[in-house]
Amino acid sequence: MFEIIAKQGKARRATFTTIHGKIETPAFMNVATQGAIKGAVSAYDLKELICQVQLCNTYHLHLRPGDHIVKELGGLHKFTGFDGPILTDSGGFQVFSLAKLRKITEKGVHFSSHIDGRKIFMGPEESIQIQSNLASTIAMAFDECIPNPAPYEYAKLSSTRTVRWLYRCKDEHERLKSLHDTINQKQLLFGINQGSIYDDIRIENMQRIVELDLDGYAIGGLAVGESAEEMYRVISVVEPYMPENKPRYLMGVGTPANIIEAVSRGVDLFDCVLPTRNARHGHLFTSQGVMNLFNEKYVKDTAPIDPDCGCPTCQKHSRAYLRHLYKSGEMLAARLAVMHNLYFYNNLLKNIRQAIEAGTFDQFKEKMLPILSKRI
RNA sequence: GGGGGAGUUCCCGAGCGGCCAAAGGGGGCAGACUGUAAAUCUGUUGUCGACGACUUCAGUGGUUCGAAUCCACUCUCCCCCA
Repeated sequence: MFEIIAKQGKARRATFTTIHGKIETPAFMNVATQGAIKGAVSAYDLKELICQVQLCNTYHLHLRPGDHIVKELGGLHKFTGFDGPILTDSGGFQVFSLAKLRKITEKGVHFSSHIDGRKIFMGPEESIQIQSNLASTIAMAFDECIPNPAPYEYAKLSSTRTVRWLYRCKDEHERLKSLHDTINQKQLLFGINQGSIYDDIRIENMQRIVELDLDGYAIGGLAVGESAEEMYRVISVVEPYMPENKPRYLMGVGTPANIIEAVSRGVDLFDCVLPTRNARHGHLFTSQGVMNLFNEKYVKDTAPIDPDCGCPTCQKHSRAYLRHLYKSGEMLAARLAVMHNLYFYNNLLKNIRQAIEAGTFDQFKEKMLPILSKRI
């Protein structure tokens, strides 16, 4: 159930109810690919980081520990200790991001395991079966995410195949939900829009997938090499064709500015590795701009990362200490920084929600955009 | 007292007549990162009035068209025998 509470322009403030709890949107989904937030952050910590949703990956968990193991252990919630909503990505992104891709056919994709090189086959049915075993709250359709730039003809071929795969995903999803031993009989399924940067392909694709009346719709294949302006254009082009009363998810995006721009174009859900990966690499997001904690200028800086931040790290530690931890290769550096960045993202979305409710989102956007990308 | 070995740019360490401002690490400085094969990757690291010039390879003095590389002496360190 997706209830819109407030709107400002295209921006929507809603409550998305799942069997694992409500998601207040717009929301950021915290990426835990292998069932763990990288940087030694546990499910226990996520509460403090005002995290609402966790994202895990079908492909990775299928390889290790194996989705049957996770099923036997009671599903991802029990396994990871996170009791809020969990979205599983379908493995479609890995199809294009893994270098050892072997062959894409109508049936699915042949590729090599990045762990031991063994040959893997994954098609729509396999992906949905794995996600059913993982018992996530939301399953994603199995798609092909093509890189940019892509030739028009290939983008068209790929997106129409992804639609055919979506039909099979839906059939398999419904079949599995009806079985007695399925852990999550209320699992939701989202479809994914593709079509590269070609407006006509994007629109046609969206029209086709909306016909399936799924639980939510994602825009995929963006932030894969095209400019931010192209990405915003694609969102705007496709948005009018998305159902009003269903959650909209922009996959893999993005920077704080990207998120604000996308919210203003009608997107509700986001996920991105940027806050976690950048944190591990010393790149911190703050309400004054971005900073690289490796920089010499922080060597004696006693201020917290962000004086206006409510995260556990900022309550206790200085930039100078964090810099020292990075320089010394202490894993605490990553943990403290990841906690900060995730809190920053989750809190940014919270501020966005409040602004939409208050009807001040336009001012919020105008005020924040120039600050967020500034280097401090 | 006798014999042997070594001193290289911030550190370790290659080089052993020209292609050497000097390999490779480390450290330092900076940059990248967008559904995570990423606690990773990339650039840079003698000085300057910089597509060129200048000062460096313990010190001093030689040999040579040309030396971090060869010779002499000096200094310092290490090992072995007394």
